[in-house]
Amino acid sequence: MSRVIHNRIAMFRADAGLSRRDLADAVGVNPQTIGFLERGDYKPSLELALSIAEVFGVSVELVFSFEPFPSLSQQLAKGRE
Amino acid sequence: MSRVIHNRIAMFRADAGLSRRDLADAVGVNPQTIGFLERGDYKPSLELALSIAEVFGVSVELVFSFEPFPSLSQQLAKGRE
DNA sequence: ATTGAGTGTTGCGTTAACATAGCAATTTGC
DNA sequence: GCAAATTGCTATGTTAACGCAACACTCAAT
Repeated sequence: MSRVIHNRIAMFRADAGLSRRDLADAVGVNPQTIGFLERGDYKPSLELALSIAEVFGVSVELVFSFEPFPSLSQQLAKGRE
Repeated sequence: MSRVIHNRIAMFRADAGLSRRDLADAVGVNPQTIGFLERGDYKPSLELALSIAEVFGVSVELVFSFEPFPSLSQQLAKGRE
């Protein structure tokens, strides 16, 4: 069991106008931890993933996935906004 | 950051007619690990949570939640089946 | 009566998800 | 110009999520 997990933390964070420190404070972790997650250096615990999704007000699957996320430009071009 | 995470693994597993070994094999972990999760002895990684939800064909939030799940009898009584 | 499947639990070892500190590079505001 | 905020990266330490082995218990089937 070792699968790659893709995430859109940076995208949701930028959209919400939050810095890493802001998000880190909101979920109660170290700011570096957010950086490690965004870069894919390591995978979050379920607890942290649920907390992050909660802050953004979306489901876990919208932020984390085994499948790579399409680029924002691709997705908007499809009219799914 | 340390919140309790409730889960309905046992319920979904029973509904699917799977033993712990079956589920463990399906997601690629040790059978004891499933037992530990069901009892709440420890919380799963996001990777494991996504895999389990994938096996059951439901979203992560339907299996894992910060809020306790209502009993099955309660939920069926509400007519939400 | 006994075999096997499912489960509950304990113990020990490994690994990775965290915390924390530190420093350089870049950007933004004053 | 300088200072503060944000980010990128490295290093070290702790803790908990795992793997794995072992054993007891219950229950269904033969």
